[in-house]
Amino acid sequence: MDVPLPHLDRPFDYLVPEALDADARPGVRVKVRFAGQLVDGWLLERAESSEHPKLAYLEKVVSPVPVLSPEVARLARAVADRYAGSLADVLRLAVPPRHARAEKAVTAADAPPSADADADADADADARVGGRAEVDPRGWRDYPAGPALLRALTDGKPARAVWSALPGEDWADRYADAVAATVAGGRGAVVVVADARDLDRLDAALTAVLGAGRHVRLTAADGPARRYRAFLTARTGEVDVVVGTRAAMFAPVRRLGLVAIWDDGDDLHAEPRAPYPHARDVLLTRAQLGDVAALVGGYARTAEAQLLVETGWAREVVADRAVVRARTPAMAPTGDDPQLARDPGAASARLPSLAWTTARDALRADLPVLVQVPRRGYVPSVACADCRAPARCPHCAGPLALPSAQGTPACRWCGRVAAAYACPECGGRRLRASVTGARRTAEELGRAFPGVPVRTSGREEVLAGVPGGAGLVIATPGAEPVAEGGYGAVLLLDSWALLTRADLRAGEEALRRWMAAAALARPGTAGGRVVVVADGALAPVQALLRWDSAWFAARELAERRELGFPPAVRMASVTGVAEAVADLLAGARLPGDAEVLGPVPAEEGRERMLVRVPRSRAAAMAEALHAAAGQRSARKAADPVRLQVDPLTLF
DNA sequence: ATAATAACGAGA
DNA sequence: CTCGTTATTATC
Repeated sequence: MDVPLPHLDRPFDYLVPEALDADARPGVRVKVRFAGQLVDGWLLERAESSEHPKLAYLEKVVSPVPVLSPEVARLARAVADRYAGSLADVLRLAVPPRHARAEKAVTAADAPPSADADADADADADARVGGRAEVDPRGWRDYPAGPALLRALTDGKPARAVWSALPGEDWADRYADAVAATVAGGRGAVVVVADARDLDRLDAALTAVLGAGRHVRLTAADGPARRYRAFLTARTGEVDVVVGTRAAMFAPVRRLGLVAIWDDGDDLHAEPRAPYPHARDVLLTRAQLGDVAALVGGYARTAEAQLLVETGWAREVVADRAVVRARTPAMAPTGDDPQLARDPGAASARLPSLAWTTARDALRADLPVLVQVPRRGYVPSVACADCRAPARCPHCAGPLALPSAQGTPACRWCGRVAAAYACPECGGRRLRASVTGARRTAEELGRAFPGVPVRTSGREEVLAGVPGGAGLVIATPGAEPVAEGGYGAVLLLDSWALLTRADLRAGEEALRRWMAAAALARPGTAGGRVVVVADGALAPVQALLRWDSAWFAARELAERRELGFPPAVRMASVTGVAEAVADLLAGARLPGDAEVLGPVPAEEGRERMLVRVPRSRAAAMAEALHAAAGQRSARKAADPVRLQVDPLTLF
């Protein structure tokens, strides 16, 4: 039933009229009369009989195409359960809106979809056992576990890997290899990347490896018609490799053998519509449900990926230290002027001298220079004025913030006022607010090197690549173009703004962005250098210098265990007007060991409460919250409440 | 939204 | 106790 009300989140039985019998197959969209009105729905399954005494008839089959595959239906239910959401909400994300013209074009070209398409697929898979061509592992040879991973993919084994890419790695080529290995074993694949630029790169790599027409790209950015067309191409089994942005995470693929995600730390992987599923979790759920291999890769490793490794759910695929050292550009923090490094507002007119000389040398050697400048619009926070450690609530470890310039700091989670704050790191008692990041640095840089061409790549215009000669490239994180032959120098500026964001993931995010930029530099042996304008003693900086994000992720995960943050625990946020939030929580039969934190103010008159449980209680918490939301919607409670499980930002 | 159903209270 | 009215709840 395509209604978002949580208390109606269950199947309903209908009679199938004779005239619709042929079209009424599982997976088709239907219209039914429900509570007096016509509503959209999904035909989940056909049955001989029903418990229900008086059934109504199916009103209409919207289209005979069974767009919802059994595998995706099962997945959608699991995702709804995990995120305390409704099946209808997930299906809205999983199946793109119907586009009649696109449907006509695809089904006219094809044979009409057979009722047993999904059964056929299984038969096919059996027929292919034996006679598998081995795929050349190419660049995967740089990772000791790489060739075995590809072999497992070809053999149809549900291998699960967390991959840490080497600097300079052509990740798109490696993903294409993994897909090719899967295809060689007669299985299909779904690969999700964060944005259009990554997708273009992967698309090209796949075309090179598989040839044209073996895969399809699925992304909302291509428009409703192309998106639906691509979806149908996959659903009919015409192709069995789908690559795309998070819109593709639910793509129906016949004989699915591999799910993969690149750069799972990018926040674009988090779906902004209810129930707010994360592409990594959807894909991993899919792997879990279907005996499907999973590949989670990036230059940097997330705490979530680290958890997969530490629990033994996945194996890590990493290069030996010697290979890492040989591939890594020469890296240095600039400690030569700590005042400049710490205070970008004051430093915007000049560069720390090491950064300047490094850029100059690269330009003299006729090599391009990349300068990474953070985007504006971070959340201001409070840190110790002496040692710059972010200030956390002594009670619940939430972030402290200053309500006004002269006010007393208060916790943004539990609301407690931290009147006598003392820094746990250095004992300092003074606090300072973070300063704004300086975008002007970019423009002023151009003036520092007259006569050198300057290109910018950012939100407005993202460059895919730049030529190899001397030139300055100013880019915001995520928009760094690839340079032909690699950059001679990469400067990572304004790290202070990145590291002091009021965010649980500040350190992880800073490292992720630095590594993505540093990965574009030439190896140190070929003259590549990276300068990070930050204190070399900080953990994320250390991790960058050693190119060891596994170490940092392990540390990060340990810290989150200690503080009780995801992914070490599961959290849910409940947001709405105060009475509504209280009402929902009062009605929720939460597990006994659930902690309820808050309330803290949220946007415009609403407040937010957090519920925290051990991971073993995650399902019970989601169920309880969903049921409580159901009770509220059943009695038509007026004020809406937003439920989010493991929200990306906790404050 | 709307219809069934349970709950309630007044009048016989 | 019944009938009529009003909250409650399920909606195939």
